[in-house]
Amino acid sequence: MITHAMEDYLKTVYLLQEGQEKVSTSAIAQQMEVSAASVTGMIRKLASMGLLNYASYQGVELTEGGKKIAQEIIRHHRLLELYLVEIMGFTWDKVHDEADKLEHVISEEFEERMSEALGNPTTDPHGHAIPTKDGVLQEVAYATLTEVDVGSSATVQHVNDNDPEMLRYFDQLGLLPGAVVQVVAKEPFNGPLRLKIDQTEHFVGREVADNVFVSPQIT
Amino acid sequence: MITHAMEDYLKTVYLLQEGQEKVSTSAIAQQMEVSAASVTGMIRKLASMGLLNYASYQGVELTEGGKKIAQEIIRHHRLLELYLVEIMGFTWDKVHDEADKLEHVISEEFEERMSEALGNPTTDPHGHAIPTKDGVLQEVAYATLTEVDVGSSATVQHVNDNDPEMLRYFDQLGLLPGAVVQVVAKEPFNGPLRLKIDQTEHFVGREVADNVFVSPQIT
DNA sequence: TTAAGAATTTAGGAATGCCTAAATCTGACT
DNA sequence: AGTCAGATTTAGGCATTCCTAAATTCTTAA
Repeated sequence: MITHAMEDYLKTVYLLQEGQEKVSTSAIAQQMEVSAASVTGMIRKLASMGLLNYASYQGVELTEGGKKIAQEIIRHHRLLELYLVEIMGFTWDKVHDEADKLEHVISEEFEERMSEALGNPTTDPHGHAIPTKDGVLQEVAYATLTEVDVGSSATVQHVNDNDPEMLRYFDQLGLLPGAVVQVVAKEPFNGPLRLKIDQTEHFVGREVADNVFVSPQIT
Repeated sequence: MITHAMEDYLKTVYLLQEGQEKVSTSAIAQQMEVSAASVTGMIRKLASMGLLNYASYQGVELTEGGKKIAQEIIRHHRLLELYLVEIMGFTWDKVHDEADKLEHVISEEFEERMSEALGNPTTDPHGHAIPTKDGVLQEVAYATLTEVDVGSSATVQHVNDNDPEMLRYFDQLGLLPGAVVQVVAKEPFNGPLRLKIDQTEHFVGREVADNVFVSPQIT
């Protein structure tokens, strides 16, 4: 039987695994705000269920079965976020926490009806791809805004959705998926970035810029 | 901290308490499909939290605090049922189970947005009153269809929503909240009732009729 | 190459919420 | 009052999921 906690672990491993091969115990612990010891315990259980491969001290990798469950949960999460914004009128800073609770609880039918109501969408309000019902999710590893060269422009692809306050700030700046940003300057010593968004200039700290993922703007 | 299990107990006690003063351990156990021993354990915890009054062997009664929580959960449940039917297009036989899971998980904001989207409704798809946000729920104790005198007509007020199959049968018969039914005859030895619903006659077993609650039709 | 320091695992424990089996209480009938 | 059935509670256990503290393993840099 798969519990909510197990689903959360699988989801976290899946999202951390993007790009990398193996995921460490401590990375999971940090992400989930749980002790490393708890992670070890849960990982051994998931491994014994065949949902991930695991060798002591060498990190973790989802099996096909584990991936499938993780994708299902992520699909729930992202459809929920979009549904809450588009159909129920939530502001986008509030939907992450609500979706985190609901994602474990909704039925397949609920999932399908949401998807239909939204016209089978492919991205959530923060720009993340929504996995298809059975299919795979190929998330591209975009650069962060911090990594963009001074003088270049870039298109926002997605933003991290964990911090409601930061999301409200993004909204205020117009730093939304699809927006075009020019990096005018980067102040030294991890100083702020000078950005031009929609004709207006803003000074934005690195911590914020690290949470914005972009693709190079074709000029 | 109030857990989902506690919420379920409070809800059950509240619904069983209707009409009666005290609710017995075994009634709760039967309703929740849990052992009586488990009920005792949980009840003692809830009593120690001040959510219900309880004296050994003498049954249970919700305090004001306990009632408030129960009403909140019931409001969630019934709003969810209606939302699932009216806005998401679920059939009414499927909404009970879905609502049972979601009711513990949705936020206040979710509750409010559902209520608004539905125009602040007062009854759910099965005819049960929806408690108001802070206010009280005064559920009337209606008679069952079995108790209606032969020859009389009655209006369906609500139906029990626990059994999806029975709900599909109600639907097929047209035995929906608001429908007018005439009891043409009752066969002896707990035999079927002969009903006239919307011009058509049907023979319906007692078990079914016991789950339909009606008010006398004013002729 | 070895020893500090970081990462990880093991050990032991707590809370929740369920169970079965055994003990106890209540109420009704003689 | 005594007894018996049924209801209820107590006792002892199990699974889940988390924790802290201690032990172990790995990595890296002198």
